[in-house]
Formats: sequence, C-alpha cells, structure tokens
Amino acid sequence: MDRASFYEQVYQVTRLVPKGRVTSYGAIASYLGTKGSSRMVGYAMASSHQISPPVPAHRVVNRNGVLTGKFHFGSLTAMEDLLAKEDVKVLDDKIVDFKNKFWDPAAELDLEK
DNA sequence: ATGTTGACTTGGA
DNA sequence: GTCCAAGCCAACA
Repeated sequence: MDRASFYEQVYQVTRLVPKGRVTSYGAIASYLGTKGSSRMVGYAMASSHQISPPVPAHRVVNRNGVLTGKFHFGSLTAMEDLLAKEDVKVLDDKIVDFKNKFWDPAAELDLEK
C-alpha cells in the first residue's frame, strides 16, 4: 500500500464499495488513516475519470449524503442515474435513507481486527 | 522548495 | 434547526 499513491489507495477503497451502498469522503479518508485529508479523497476522485479500472465515484458522497460531485460527471443527472440503477434513491441531490445505505470501509472491511 | 487548489469536515454563533 | 469560518493534507505548477 505504501507504494500506491494516496490517490490509488482512494481508488481501490472506492471500488470496494458494494453495489447499492454509498460511503463518504471522510470515511475513506479515515480508513486510509488521513482523516484530515478528506478533501484529498474527493480531489482524487476528480482524477478518477480517466484511470482504469473505472472507479464507482457515484457511490461516494459527502457526510451529508449529498451528491456534491455530481457536477463532475459531465451530466448533472449521470450520478443520480447511476445510483438509481443500484437501488439507491436520490431525492434533491441527496441519498434517500443514506444512513441505512452508508458503507463504512473501516467498519465493514475491519482489517484492523 | 513554495504556493495554490480542492467531489470535505467540524465546530462555533 | 441553519449559516459562516477555519483546518486539514496531498498532488500539481
């Protein structure tokens, strides 16, 4: 993991997000150990458009469950459309029942244990 | 090496 | 409950 850049780590964790689930930038940042660099997580996603394999960035939202980065998808409806296909309802740019669909890598992966 | 930037988070009013 | 300000760290020029 040390060889991989912070970006790569973010990409990998993001790919681990199960379909139909969403996570927050802070959760990923915290999982990587850099809680304070929550911005970097989102910033990394900005570069995830052209990398491979593709990163399900649409499953990553802010702590509020709001699609803050939907504007970066090219189309304003692209992100919520992708989420809708994964049984994730989006209302007013916010994840419906976000708390229930929230997926915390640190808690789910539990690699510390 | 320094400065700017950013798909965030938290805390205080 | 909402709104504003500051902090945070890594990549890039």
